[in-house]
Amino acid sequence: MQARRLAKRSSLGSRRGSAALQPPGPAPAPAREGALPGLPPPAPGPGPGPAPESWRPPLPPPRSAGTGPPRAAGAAAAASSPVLLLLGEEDEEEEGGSRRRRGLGRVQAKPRGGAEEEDDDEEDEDEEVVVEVVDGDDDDEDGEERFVALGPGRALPKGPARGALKVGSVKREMTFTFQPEDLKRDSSKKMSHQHLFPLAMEEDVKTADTKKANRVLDHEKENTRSICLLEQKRKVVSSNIDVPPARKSSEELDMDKVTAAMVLTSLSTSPLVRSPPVRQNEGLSGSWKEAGGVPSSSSSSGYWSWSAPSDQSNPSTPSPPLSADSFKPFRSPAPPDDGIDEAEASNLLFDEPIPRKRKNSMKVMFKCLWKNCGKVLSTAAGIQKHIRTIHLGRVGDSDYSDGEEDFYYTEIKLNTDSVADGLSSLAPVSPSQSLASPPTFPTPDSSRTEAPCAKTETKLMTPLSRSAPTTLYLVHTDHAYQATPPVTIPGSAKFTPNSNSFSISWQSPPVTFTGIPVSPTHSHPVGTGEQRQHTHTVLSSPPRGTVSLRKPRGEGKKCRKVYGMENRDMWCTACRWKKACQRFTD
DNA sequence: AATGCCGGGGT
DNA sequence: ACCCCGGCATT
Repeated sequence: MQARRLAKRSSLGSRRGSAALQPPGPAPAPAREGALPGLPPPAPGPGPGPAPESWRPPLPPPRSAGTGPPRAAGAAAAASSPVLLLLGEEDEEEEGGSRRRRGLGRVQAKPRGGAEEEDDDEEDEDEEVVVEVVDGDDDDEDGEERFVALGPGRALPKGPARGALKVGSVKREMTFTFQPEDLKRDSSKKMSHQHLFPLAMEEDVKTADTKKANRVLDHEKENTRSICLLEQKRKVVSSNIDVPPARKSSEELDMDKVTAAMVLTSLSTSPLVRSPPVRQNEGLSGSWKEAGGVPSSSSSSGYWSWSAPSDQSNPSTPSPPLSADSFKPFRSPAPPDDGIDEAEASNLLFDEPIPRKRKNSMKVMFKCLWKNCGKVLSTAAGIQKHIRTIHLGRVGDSDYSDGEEDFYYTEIKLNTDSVADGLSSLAPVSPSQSLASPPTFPTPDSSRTEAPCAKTETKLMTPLSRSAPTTLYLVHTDHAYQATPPVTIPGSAKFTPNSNSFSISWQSPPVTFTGIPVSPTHSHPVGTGEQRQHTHTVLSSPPRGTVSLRKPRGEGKKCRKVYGMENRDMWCTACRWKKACQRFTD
């Protein structure tokens, strides 16, 4: 084919000048290289290493692409919850991740074969990674330090605090610094509540909601404060591997494993990989803030504090009064259990980039609000499962969920600057990055009730999810016009003002005719705004004549410019075909 | 005029 | 699906 084209072209010699000299024979490739002494060799073929390597380590952008919230309360969790456990390695992140994800679908399925990975073993021991969050102000330092100490070697290189959650399998009591008085206080508080709940329940189902609301309000301040403290001081006072075997159904076990796996996956995958999508998120960071506040909603009552494990397993405790009906409206968008799982799964599958949100240094955890149960899990699914099985006593039909669980847990955000900081030092910060960072402390409005929160999120979600980078890289590679190997663009770096865009720069824009608001990313300062607006338009009114929406001619260099007519061979296919350039998109 | 790209046509 | 090109819009 090459030959053919060449031949053809050579026949046009007059027009193309030198080309005519090329014998229509084979081996155009070598010839082409020779032709471009000045230009960087367009690494032919799907380049050996470069592809994977180039985009991976490059930008562990610290920044926060706060996509987090975008995902509904539930799903966001999985993706964002950075948290715990870290895998020793990231190698198989891709594969392992997908595997696990798949696993998610069939939670019931038997836990994977014995020696799959290292973390399996660990999970066996600490199936449930629990973090007890205590509302203590003064002890943070101490607590934190210990915390770190816990995760021997396995702790995240940076972000010791949060990362270290992976604490060994050891079961830990809250040996932290907080004073005994605190404990007493807490426990007494708890006791009172304990009595309070049943009573309330008996009172009247109808007033139940109101009651709950009130309670929520009552503790909101307190809770908010706590959260703030948590965020600002990064206070995870203690971690606790809580493994009361008795109360664990095998299902739950599996679930937790899966959950953990998911978290791990997202954790290990997120930071390094594919920066392009991240940036996209950043572009949306504006909305992030809004959404960001959401998850930390704290309808919780201040039942932080540790709890006697034995308590948790007591299904007999009446659930806080709430008729399923009352809140169903809120969660309309998501079908109960499966829905959430799906969401999570899809989140991982398609919104891969999102996990990177954690870079914004906020970690989302899910805290069980059940009285006396301060359980904190890293994923919504996990917490739901927990609530469902432990508190709602729905062991048998664990798959079924009327969404009630949603009301019994809340999201809390933990600040993970430490991680971010570490990362930030690694990569130069671009303006867009800095933009993303502010949302980091949306503290003030961080307290909301779940319901509104859910609504908000759905609203936000839709557009976001639509614009989600989802298929980005896929598109990139799949695109019909994109014939040239990714590597080609060493040149692109040359063209980008910002050195930190590396070869990636051209990659992200896969831009996609789909009308995705891509690439604030690029360093190509030009045109981006323009383009984005354009795309937005598309979003707002997808069904359109399409005619007038001609792509606003890219500003960047195109193959033609870069390589010149003489080297048309080096053009991207699209360019050759007079289509929108796929290589130097802007 | 040069470019970038869409729409459409040929194979 | 791949390839090419007329022709329009933009620079």
